[in-house]
Amino acid sequence: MGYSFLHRKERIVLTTIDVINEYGIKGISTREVAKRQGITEAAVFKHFPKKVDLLHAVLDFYAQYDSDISASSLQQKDYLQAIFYYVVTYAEYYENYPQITAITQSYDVLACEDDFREKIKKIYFGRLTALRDLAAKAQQAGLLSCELSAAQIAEIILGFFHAACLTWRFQKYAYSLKNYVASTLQVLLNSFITDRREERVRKWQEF
Amino acid sequence: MGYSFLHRKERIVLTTIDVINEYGIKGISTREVAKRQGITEAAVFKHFPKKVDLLHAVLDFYAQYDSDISASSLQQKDYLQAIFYYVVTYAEYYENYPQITAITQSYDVLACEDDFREKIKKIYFGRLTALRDLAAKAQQAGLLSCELSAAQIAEIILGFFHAACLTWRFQKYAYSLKNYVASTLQVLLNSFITDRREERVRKWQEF
Amino acid sequence: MGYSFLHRKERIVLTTIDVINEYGIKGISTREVAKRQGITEAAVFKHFPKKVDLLHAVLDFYAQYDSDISASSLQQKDYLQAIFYYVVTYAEYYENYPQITAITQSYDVLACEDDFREKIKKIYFGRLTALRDLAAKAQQAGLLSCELSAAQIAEIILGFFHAACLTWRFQKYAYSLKNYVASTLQVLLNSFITDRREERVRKWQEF
Amino acid sequence: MGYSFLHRKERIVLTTIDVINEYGIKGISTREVAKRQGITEAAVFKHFPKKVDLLHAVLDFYAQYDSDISASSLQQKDYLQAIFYYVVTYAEYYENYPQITAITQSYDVLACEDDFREKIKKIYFGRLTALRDLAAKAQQAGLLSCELSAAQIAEIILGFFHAACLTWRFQKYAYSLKNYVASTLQVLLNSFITDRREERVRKWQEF
DNA sequence: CATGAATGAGACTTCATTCAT
DNA sequence: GATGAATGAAGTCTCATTCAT
Repeated sequence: MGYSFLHRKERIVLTTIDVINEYGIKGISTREVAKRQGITEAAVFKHFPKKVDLLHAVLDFYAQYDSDISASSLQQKDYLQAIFYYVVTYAEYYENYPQITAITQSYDVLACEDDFREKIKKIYFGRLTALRDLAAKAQQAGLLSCELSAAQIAEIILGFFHAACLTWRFQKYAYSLKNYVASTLQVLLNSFITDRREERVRKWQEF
Repeated sequence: MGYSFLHRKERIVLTTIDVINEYGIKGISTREVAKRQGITEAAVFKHFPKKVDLLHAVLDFYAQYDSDISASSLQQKDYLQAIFYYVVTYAEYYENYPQITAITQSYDVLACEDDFREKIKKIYFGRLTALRDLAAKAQQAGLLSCELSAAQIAEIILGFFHAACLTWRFQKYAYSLKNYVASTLQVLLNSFITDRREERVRKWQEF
Repeated sequence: MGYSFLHRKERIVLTTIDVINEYGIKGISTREVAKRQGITEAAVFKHFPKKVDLLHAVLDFYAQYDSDISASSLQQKDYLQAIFYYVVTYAEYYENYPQITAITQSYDVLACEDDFREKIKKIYFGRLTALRDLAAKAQQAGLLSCELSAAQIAEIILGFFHAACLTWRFQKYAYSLKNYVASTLQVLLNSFITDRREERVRKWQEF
Repeated sequence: MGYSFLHRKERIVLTTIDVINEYGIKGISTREVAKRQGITEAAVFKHFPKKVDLLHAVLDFYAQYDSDISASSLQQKDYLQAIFYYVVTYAEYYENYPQITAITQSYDVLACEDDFREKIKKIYFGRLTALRDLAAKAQQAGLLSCELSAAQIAEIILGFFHAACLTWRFQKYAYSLKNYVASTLQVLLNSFITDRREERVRKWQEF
């Protein structure tokens, strides 16, 4: 994991995520990051004058595709498919970069620090809202039952995804996160479908 | 929050949870705990010779009712009601002691440390398994659809609950966690019910 | 200069003054202070949680006798004698503790830091004002000419005293500061006397 | 304060003085100087291979007119006027370049460093000696009383001037340093005049 | 039980300086 | 002349922990 093909600044960010993954948020030290990069701490500080800046870069990196994924979702066949796409895209990304799920599990801990609270909340509620909007549109299109509010549906789905990531982490990435999330989500969404007859004919498109 | 009616040792544990709630796991310091208790750091070490011991006490405290709640669930009217009872009991407990939800959000961070990994996993998988067992029995009783495995149902429900806690935290406990979780869970479980006709007649019992 | 008869906290202050005297304000480091005291830096920080606190303690120590000296001056035979007493008392004190003159020469440098600006100005203007008040009273009593304002007289006297200290420092305390200041001040004050005839009969009292 | 009309090397010196004025001697850092000049730290080192060199340049700049002013003084009408001219010339210069008074207040701090001690002492005693020589000649010419030695007179005058600068700095240059120094000095010198009758007829020439 | 004084390790950060380009 | 990337030393400060009293 030298990430040697990248620029130092980006390499430092990735290394930091590795450290978070291994030692947790409280385990990040400029010393450790520097050591893993084979440079001095002072060199790290040339790129990120304060440790806080480094953490912000990590969070920006973490959320860098959020709006893209949100936008792409809308180009799916229908809003049900969009929800599916939205979640499974993250699952696929995380499967290829398991370390980053450490961030997903650290929202609250990060939010304890003034410096990150707003950014974390923005990411969390941003994703929740994106899902909620998709759910709301699916409801308007008569695809999803209205017994649960769109916000509740979003929270159930995102909550499940986070739990799935945590279980996956605890089990050392021993199976395919994407497959697990995709297959669970299909049935879950089917349970929320308005007309149970549609359920039987629906074709879930992998991508 | 002086917790003055308790013994020092227990007070220290509660104070530590307060600190975790405010500053996060990495914010716990013997100094801060001592300061809040109005004693010296050295005094804290009389009760907990190592910081690790204190953290273990916090985790034991956090999970102290787990088996009781699990047991009580089985005394509910049916297994569907048992699942409902299981989750809402935690919601009610947390609503009365919001700080403790900080622990719920720190599983992964805690699990990064060798000292706590096993205990954390035991708590997490313990709760997941308890829920899964209830779900399995509900399926065997024909109350829950078998489209999702019991483990998946458990993960969806626990995931939702954790997400609900996180949102609640971010929104500064502005509403009733218990009510929100209870009402969402009713509809969610209804969606998983085998026979839709039963859904209409089911009476959810608050407690 | 172990100052071993004093309490640690006070010893640290005195050691800090020694360091300022040798290396200048910018040369004070907690490391150096700790080393000279034969303790660890952490121990220094137990007594002074921030370096700034240590510096404040140094300034408080520096100015600790200011109001006493000011008060004692007023008990002299007359206001001319009071001015004389005021300045020579400092000269005597400094002669016995030459290191402390390093502070006198660092007003401006210290005042560059937000943390000390107000305290430094208070000390400087406090002494200037004390002298001015004495001069004003001497003028009212007809002892000093009014050609110069009391403020100007104060600035001339204090300026001379500071310059005398600086010269004395540069010359490695090779002579008696007190004697030099006292004898110069006598003639200087005589020059400001209203009636030149009085000059010849005035008896300056050493103390 | 871009000083853009000057050569880089000189600009760096002036910028350094600005920094000293704002942050004090210990606040000078190659980083800060470079930043203010809009160049990199490395670029500063092209001009001044060591920080010490930069400081020497600052001191040379500070004292650059010393011999000129000393020489010009001798061309005044008489030695009393020469003393007056000597001091007021500095006052005028400083009034037009207030930042430079920061150096005047940092003699002792600078002298703590081996690298500058000799240069600082040379400047300080150079000015003191220049004044003393003028005073001695004024005494020889019967213009100044001999009650104070020439050296004492010099120290009183220079001390007053330094104090005047410090007060002026503390009061944010709110008034004319030159006027204040000039008017005070006139009366002060009058006090030292041999024959009080001359005092009344003396005409002080501003320039 | 509790305190006060101390410690060693390590955290973040700044600084002067170097060097290849 | 200038830059960008790096460095080693030092500085302030925090932390868990110890121990005599």
